[in-house]
Amino acid sequence: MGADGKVRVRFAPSPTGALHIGGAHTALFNWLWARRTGGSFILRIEDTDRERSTAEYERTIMDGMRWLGLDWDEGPDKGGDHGPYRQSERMDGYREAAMALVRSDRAYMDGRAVIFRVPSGENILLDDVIYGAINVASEKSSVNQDGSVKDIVLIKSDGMPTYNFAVVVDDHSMGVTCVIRGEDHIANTPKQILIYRALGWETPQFAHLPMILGSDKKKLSKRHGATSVFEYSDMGYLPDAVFNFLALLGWTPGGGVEIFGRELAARAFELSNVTKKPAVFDTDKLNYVNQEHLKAMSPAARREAVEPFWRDLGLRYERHPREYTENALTLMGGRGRTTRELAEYSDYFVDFEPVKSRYDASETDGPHRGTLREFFGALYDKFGTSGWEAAKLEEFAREWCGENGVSLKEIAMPMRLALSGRKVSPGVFEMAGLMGGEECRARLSYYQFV
RNA sequence: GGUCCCAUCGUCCAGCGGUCUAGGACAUCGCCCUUUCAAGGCGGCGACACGGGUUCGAACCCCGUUGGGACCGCCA
Repeated sequence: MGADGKVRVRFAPSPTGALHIGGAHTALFNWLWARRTGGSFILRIEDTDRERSTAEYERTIMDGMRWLGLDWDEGPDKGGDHGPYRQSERMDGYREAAMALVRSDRAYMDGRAVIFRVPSGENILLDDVIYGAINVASEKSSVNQDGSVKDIVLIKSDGMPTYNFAVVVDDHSMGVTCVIRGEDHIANTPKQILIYRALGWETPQFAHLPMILGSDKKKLSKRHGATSVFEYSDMGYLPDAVFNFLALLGWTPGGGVEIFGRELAARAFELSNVTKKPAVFDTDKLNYVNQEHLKAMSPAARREAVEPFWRDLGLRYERHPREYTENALTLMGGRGRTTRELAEYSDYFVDFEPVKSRYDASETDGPHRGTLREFFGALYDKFGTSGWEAAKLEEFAREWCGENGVSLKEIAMPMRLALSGRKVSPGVFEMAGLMGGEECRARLSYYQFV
């Protein structure tokens, strides 16, 4: 606990790449714990690698976090009582701590570098919130490939602190109470604990999160496709769905609940309930979660999510009243698992052009077209072009088919194709009702059905 | 090679010594619904890695084996 007893956690990415799935997962669990406990979530930028760190990546990471709805309480952009929040701006602290260690002979100078003496014969206990007790002999905490003890570099020759040193100094001075990070850091922790001890500082709690693996069970990387969370956005995944799916990797709110939002997660989250087993990133499940969120959205929110994809497809959705496109998407029901799919599958509601390029009505040449013309003729005789209602259209179609010995399917499928250019769509009378008699006539006459 | 971690259906989780002939979700297969496809409903297939202990009793505790993984940079 911090000075005031409040939990303080942090997400500390290095701005050497975009926010990827693994980082997002770590950030998410930190966020959950902070929100659950009413504590603070700190964003700290670990830019001590001057070669690879860029301001652009720093922005991208923050944008990624915002996209996921992970807001932070302290950070480089908004300040806080423990700033600055970029390691490159905290050099004095590292220098000071390093010199203290040199004075107490726990470290020594090597040129411009400062090196920590790794002690022997000490037991290091890492009492991890998730993994439990892990014991490591101090002389095994930092070794060369041949197993010999290797002293730990604190300050590099370029004057910058190393990761293992900077984390300790910052987590301590920022009052971090619990370090939540990926399991790949377990091996670093004993070294850090040694540094805490030498500095006479109390260690924070540690909670290591299971890794996220690709379908080949290897640590997730660019090889597995998407590297940035924005690629998921581009593919048509909703931020709420990615949040939900990521939260499910290593945790459940319990009670069999799998589809949930940030509020519920923040209320139910329990750090000690997080799984130890690495989790495979399963796209099928992500698709399902996304579909569920898509179904649960309000018509207006769904429309807004789909519009950019319609725009990408060159479809001029602005021509229609919002109510029309919203109703169209409502008719789409559970069709489409990503926003992108939903936009593609519903293109014909927006424009007739894609229909023309997909369907040529050649299979209705011959006697069947005569039947269709008779039906649509009767339909327009009865309804004209206004006041089209799905239920009435369907009732008429069923009656007409019964009287003329034609199966409904023989009418419905060509009609579906003429209106949508697809064999798959919502109910054809619902579509016709929404599009209206005028638009339907244009499409039907194009195929000479009317 | 060394250190450390992990081990329940293909995948994600539940199970935290008896209520487990192991539960849910995704995926998959079948049926129902039906103007198509989704959605929805119903059902099938499908796992405690193996071997020793401890215990009246083990998926749950201990040990070993096997199999995965992470780490061993003046990267973070």
